[in-house]
Amino acid sequence: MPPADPAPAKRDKALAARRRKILEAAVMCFLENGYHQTGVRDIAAKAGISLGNLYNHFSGKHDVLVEIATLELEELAPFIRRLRRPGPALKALDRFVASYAKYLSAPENIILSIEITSEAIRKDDLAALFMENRKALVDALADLLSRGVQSGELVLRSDPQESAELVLELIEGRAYHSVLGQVPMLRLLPGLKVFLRAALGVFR
Amino acid sequence: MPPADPAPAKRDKALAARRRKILEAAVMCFLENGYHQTGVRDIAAKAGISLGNLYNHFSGKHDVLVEIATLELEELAPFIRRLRRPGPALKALDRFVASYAKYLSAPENIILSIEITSEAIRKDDLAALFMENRKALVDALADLLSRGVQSGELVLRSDPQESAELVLELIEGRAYHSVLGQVPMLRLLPGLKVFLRAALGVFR
DNA sequence: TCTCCTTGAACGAACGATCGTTCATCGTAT
DNA sequence: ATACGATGAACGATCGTTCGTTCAAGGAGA
Repeated sequence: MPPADPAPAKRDKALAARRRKILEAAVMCFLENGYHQTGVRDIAAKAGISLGNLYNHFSGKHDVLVEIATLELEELAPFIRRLRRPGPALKALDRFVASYAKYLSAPENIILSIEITSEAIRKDDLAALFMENRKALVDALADLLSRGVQSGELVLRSDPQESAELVLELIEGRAYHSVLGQVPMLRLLPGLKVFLRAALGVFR
Repeated sequence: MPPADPAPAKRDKALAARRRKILEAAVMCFLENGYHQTGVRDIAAKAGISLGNLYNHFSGKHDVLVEIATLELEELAPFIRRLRRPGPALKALDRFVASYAKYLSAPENIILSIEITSEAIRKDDLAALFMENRKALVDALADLLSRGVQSGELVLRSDPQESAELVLELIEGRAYHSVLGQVPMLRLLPGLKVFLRAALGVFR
């Protein structure tokens, strides 16, 4: 028989809150100094807990990064949901580009994703996590593009899947450029939109 | 007054060769384990020299990475040269896309550039080096695009500089995808070309 | 109500390994 | 004898992780 009901529920909630606090601290550290330049002690200090206690909540430094990556990738869900909403494809596409670009205009998101990606090169579990979530986004966008083709709103010259990947890589490329080159993403958005419309045959 | 001529010349050559050997060893280490996971001892061991001797050739670990980045970025020079050669813009563009994509199809080049870029986020000298060399490439490509517009070979809907950046980011985005997703770059090239032609108004 | 006992979150000293860097020393050619 | 490239021991710092300990809170029995 499991232990009493009400108390554990409260406990779990407090525990989850503590985990979140640690993760937020870790994110701050990783942003400021990078994953490998951040020590476990730094995370614990920033979270205001002891070194040992951190290991009561996470199995290690790598685990912390994995959890962060999971949270980060979960933020893609709203975009996917909006992409899948019925309606005129072109309008939905425009909205997606604008909102995704806005999301990526926060340097934290870009830097964090660079940090995660570069770690994923040599850590298979991170790579799998990354690819899985990205595939969901690509699929949703590809479906939207297909709808746009069927309705005659746009003209693709290669298959939707590949086009979707290219569109995403374009937006992300601009975001990287925005961070590295210290250019505000807002200034890059108009040119990006025009380029995309041409690539997707919107002017046909 | 500088020291005697003939002997030092030979010496300098041998010295440069040794430097190169160390850099090559460092590249191998960085590729295999990443910059921060590579110790100075690993580099020295791989180069077959002693730990202390490494510091006779480089002022430190960071210096080694800077030199590697310099060498890596110098490999862009041939591309810039070919972009600047006179001739039909469209043909030159096609050739550039194919050759640059082929260059980036070597995973070493991609991984190394990720390693350098992610370090550049927090090291200003690396960032400056990176931006400077990339600007030269962007400028050359932008000029080529301008020529293409003037000759009526292609139709840009935003300014050449921005278009050039977008084109480069597209190619590089595909290359990243090729590495992370374990897809051979050759398979991505046709779709990329088609997408680019549409974006640059080649079919007009 | 008071006491005893269990529980587990929190702690931080300690571990062995490794980090980047320095430098006294040695062998070798001039 | 002199100059100098090469060496690796040594340094202090820091790494990620472990683990014995403390102690406040909650439940059971009086």
